[in-house]
Amino acid sequence: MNSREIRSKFLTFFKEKEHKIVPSAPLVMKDDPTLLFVNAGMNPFKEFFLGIARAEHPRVADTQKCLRVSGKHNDLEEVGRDTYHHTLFEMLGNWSFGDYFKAETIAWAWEFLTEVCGISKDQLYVTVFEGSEDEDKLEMDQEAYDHWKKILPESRILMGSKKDNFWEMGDQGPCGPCSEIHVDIRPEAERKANPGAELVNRDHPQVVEIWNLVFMQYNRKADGSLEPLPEKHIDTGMGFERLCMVLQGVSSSYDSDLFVPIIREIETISGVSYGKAEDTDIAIRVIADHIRAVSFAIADGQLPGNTGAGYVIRRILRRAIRYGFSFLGMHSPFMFKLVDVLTRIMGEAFPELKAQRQLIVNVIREEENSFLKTLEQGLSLLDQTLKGTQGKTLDGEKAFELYDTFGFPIDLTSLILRERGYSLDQAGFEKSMQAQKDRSKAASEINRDDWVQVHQGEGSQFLGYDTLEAEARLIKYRKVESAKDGERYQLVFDNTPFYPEGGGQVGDKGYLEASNGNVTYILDTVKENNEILHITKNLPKDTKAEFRAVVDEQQRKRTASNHTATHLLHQALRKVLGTHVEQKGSAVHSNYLRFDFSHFAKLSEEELEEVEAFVNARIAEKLPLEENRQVPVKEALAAGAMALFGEKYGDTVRTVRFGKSIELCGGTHVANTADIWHFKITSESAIAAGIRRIEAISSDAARDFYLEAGTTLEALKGILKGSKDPIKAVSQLQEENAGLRKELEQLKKERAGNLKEDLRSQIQEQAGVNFLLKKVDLDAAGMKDIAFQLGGEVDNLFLILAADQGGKALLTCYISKDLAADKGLNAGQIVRELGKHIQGGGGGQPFFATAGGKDPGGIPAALEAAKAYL
RNA sequence: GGGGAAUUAGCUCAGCUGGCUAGAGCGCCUGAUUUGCAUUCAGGAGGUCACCGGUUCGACUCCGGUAUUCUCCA
Repeated sequence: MNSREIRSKFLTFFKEKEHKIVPSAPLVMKDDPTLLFVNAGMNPFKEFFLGIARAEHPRVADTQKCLRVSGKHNDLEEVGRDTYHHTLFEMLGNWSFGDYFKAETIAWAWEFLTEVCGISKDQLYVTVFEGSEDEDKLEMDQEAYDHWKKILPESRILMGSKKDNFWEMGDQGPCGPCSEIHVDIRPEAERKANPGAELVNRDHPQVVEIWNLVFMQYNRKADGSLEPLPEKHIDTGMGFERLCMVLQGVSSSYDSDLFVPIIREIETISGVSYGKAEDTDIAIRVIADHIRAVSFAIADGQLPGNTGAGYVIRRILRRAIRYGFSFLGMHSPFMFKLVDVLTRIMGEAFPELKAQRQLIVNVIREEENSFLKTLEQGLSLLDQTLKGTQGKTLDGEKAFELYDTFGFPIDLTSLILRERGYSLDQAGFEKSMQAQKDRSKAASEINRDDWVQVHQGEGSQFLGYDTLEAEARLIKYRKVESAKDGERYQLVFDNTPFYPEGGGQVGDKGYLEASNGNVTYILDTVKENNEILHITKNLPKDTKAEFRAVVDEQQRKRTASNHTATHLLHQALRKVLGTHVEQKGSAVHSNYLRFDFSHFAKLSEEELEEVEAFVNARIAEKLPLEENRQVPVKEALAAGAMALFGEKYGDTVRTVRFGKSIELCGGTHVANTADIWHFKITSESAIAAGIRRIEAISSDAARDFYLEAGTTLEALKGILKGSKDPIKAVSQLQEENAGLRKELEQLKKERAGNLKEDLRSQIQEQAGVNFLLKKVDLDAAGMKDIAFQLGGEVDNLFLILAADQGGKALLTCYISKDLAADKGLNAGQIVRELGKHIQGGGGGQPFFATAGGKDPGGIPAALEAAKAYL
């Protein structure tokens, strides 16, 4: 069975059991600050399990793309070393939100594996939670055990510990026991000799867990205690890559049809065959795995970058390049060539790959180029460092510096060292690394106190589309502490007009007014798990009071204006440049907006003007806001709304329309485009291959921009004596200035030449020394110039020049090098001595030195004293 | 968010602990040579040493700030 069939059989199977089949949510979690990427099938449904939202359909099944780069079982550095770990994987899952429970889940899982997939029953083992003796005092999961007992012999039902068989999402929230299904795919002879039961959960590469069935039945409270959930849920996850491995009769997921075509392509490109040597095999697996992760991330809008999620993607890509570089001899970009074969394998199940193919290729190629450049630079730095190294061990700190500052991978460093007969001070490196980690940790440490419940009730009804003021009661609050901000409070209200940061738009600021008149300022508003958190510096004195929550109107107005302008900009770009333009990110602040989009070239002056004019024309049309807050995604798309990545199943969405611009958007907007007043692009730049960025301003900021420009122009005209064409006037001035400057330079040269001749004629000779002690009218640079010129023309020269420049005394001493050496003279020393007469000091080299002082009156004395050196 | 680093000629970079009147290679211009294929030689133009401020007799060099870029950690 090929992978495509397996995936579709799973979905069809659950469709027949009345499940709603939904598409995979995007890899990048837009609304969850606690997660960079979806790392488990249940992430997109978290709010249903937490009870914050209600699922539209109680039974759902899907395949969810997941990305794991860290965690107890999956360290990025380990992927590829073995034959079964992956960064990106698909999780097949079926879900029940308060609907069916253990009986159906167990029966269906068994039916699917044995009957649909045809896995032999005696290769399967299951585990059941054994209970716990700790403070939770949990009983064994007898219910699950009984269901399993009906379908397989008790000898194949194993007891699992709390660590393996009790699943928790975090410190708090829904949790429960789980049952895992393991499959033993060792050859029959081995299976007979050594029963698989003993190998379950022992990290054996061929006795593996393929399906985890989680029975959510408890809620872990803040104090650590457990209470039964009113509604029980099912959360299952089956590793798709492992399932393919099992059903295709191979012993590694890398040998399944999900990976083989990619590996073949790598062989073709590199000329290295898979299966020949351990080193190259690891490299090939790393590359095959990582190209998937990187491509999917880019398809979902996550570009490589140097912070957060973008940095994770960059690291994954660079790790693959590194392996290619070191073990397959790939010294020029190659990863981007794999995107085509990946799209062929998975493009059907994940159409975003097909849609974004060109962008993925461009971005990866560009990243490869820039990293190869970093490597080249690092190689020469390493060479240099080694030249300065005594002995045969490279200092750990130096290696860390190469890594930390110049991005040169440590494993490459140690590889090269080994080749050249050096060794690496690993301990020193680790120490520096730890210090760096500690620094970062200390800077970003956040302490969150427990939530304090104030009033009962549902939280976070958002009223901000309609009003900027509302009566609000505090539901709960907590204290958070960070090194950066110090103490802050997070407040959740029953109602709020405050818009939480999201969709690129910044959170609202404003204040709370208690009934007794006390005011508390709200510094920012954010969203977490669909709850709206208001951030304050202080807690209101009376938390139980009735509050009036008031949003800062001016800030909100400006932000709304920028947000609407962003939509119009998006529309304008598609109109002017073409429909390949897609939003890749946006930031809507109160004083400016930023919009990133896919486009292959720099925008010309004309295009920018056209875009600006288009937006301003929509503003002039006075288009009213037409919003619809409850539209099913499908309908919205059918109406032509621009779908961005980040939407997931189950949402009814809000559409925002101004004339022909329709977008899915949760942000706040102006009531009419006329409120924007004016739109002005301030910059256009590249941020990655195939991605451009436009920054712009609108409303008050645009007005200020023009006011300031006007003021500057008026001032300029004033200076230019009311010239009608200041541009011409200034360029004329510039030309004139350049001409004058040249002329002046010429004159200076002449004068210096004359002065030089004059001085030269005054040089006296005494005992073979040509000397001159003279006060001149030159600045320090001029004296230096003359001194060097004379020095070049006159042998055995001893020259001291003095000058009085604006009340400061300057001395310059030049002694021909031969003379200085013969007579043991030192200009630096002389000048220091003479400096005393002008109340100053100085120094320099033996043949040339300068001094400066406060007393020009001492110049004659200094010159007199200089005679002593002759 | 926190650290480290870089910014010098059109390009790639050197310039050690402050003082050698800012250099190299490539490219460009001029001339000669050659015109058997990345020729050779001679000469030349081109730099507010990112920007602002400070220390100093003197700053490309030291200190502080700003901007941009790179990089690591979270």
